[in-house]
Amino acid sequence: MAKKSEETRERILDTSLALFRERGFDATTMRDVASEAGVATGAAYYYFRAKEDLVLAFYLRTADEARELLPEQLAATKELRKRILAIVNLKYEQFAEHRELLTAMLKVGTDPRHPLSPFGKETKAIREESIDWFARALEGTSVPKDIGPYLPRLLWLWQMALLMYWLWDETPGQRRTQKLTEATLDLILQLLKLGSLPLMGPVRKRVVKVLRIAEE
Amino acid sequence: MAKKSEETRERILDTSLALFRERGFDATTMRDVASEAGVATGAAYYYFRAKEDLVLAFYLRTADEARELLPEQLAATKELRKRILAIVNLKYEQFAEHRELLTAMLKVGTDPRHPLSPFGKETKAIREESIDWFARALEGTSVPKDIGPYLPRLLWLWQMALLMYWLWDETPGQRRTQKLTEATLDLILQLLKLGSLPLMGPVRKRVVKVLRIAEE
DNA sequence: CTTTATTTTTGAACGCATTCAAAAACAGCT
DNA sequence: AGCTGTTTTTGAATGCGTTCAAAAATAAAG
Repeated sequence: MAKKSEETRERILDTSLALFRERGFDATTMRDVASEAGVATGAAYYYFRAKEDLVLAFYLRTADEARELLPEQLAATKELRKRILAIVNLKYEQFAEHRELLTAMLKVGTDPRHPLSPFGKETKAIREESIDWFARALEGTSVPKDIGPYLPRLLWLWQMALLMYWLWDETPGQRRTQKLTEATLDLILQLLKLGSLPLMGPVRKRVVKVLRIAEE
Repeated sequence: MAKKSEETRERILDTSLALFRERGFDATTMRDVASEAGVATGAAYYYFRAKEDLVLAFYLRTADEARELLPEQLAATKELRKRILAIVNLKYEQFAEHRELLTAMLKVGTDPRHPLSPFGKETKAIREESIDWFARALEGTSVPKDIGPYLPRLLWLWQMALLMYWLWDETPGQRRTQKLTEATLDLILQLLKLGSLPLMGPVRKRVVKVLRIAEE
């Protein structure tokens, strides 16, 4: 196991992440990465199709970490609010040292043609996994049946929006994002409760209509 | 008036937009633009700080056009739904021939450091103007007092999200986005109506709390 | 009309992501 | 060991956005 090839790949990735953290994503050149990793420039491109591929690799690593940490956290409480916050907060922590990488990701993310977009085909597996964490957080919670199936994906979208806000947030420790996260979450939870009231029937209908249309 | 300098600037911009439309934004090089406009490469950079500056210039032109067209459209009806649709649909039309430019804009838009971000400082004037169209559309409509002041900005945000969706939408004529636009708008309008009910007090409180936090 | 300052234009040069053809290392097979 | 195909590595070359120092055109002042 652990072929030499695989080791080289890891070395390049590790080196790049270290440099990104130290000097920033834009300020780090692929030449830097390669030479610091002790290979020729071309080698970096043998293992990673492009500079942004390194970002994707980083993103995949955060997913690994989530797979390790989240099950425990979700098991620790049945309270939906806490569970969801655990998921979102983990993302914040993971990106805290790599804000610029998130920029790069979102940049790519807006481009429908770019293979590495978090909304694109190539990242489908990891996206579905991320969405699935919200599904697990919801386990045991009763939600209106008609919107239930859409809820995990909606929460994922909500998380993306928050990440974008987080990126712009210059308050120390991104306090403001923290507040916004909790406030919007409280709102969501309240709406879920209210959504079960009979009065809300017509609203739910409209919501479901929107969701049907947007469904991929 | 109409100094030669200004003419050159216009010529470069026109040329670039023509090329962008024909060959696409990425496929068009600054050298292409310059030579097609009959100037040296450097000249393009004398008038536009960067390739994306051309996109900003295009965006400013759409704002000019809006200033010409929208007053009439808004005056034509008092119906809020129609007014808002007029604003949003105009944007779709304006970008229809330049989908890739929108990509470039949104790309830049996610980067807090980039001067040309539609959320950034440099574009504040035009952003506020865009927001103001929604404010005008709302004139004469009664909305809950506490969220009223936030509503134009919220609608602008809603429009940005729709534009992003529009960008990804491959259905002919972006039909799906059209449907989504109307369905979400109907939902918004219904929520506004319901929001005035006393029962909704607590919800409105929460919404306002969110808005206060997010306020720039 | 000179002289001097300012704006505009030029095209070569720079830095960086990315590509590519060729070499080197490796693996499997006889 | 020798042969053949595959994987990995190399570093020079390519293309493009952008910068820059110097020239040219223009405007202002005397």
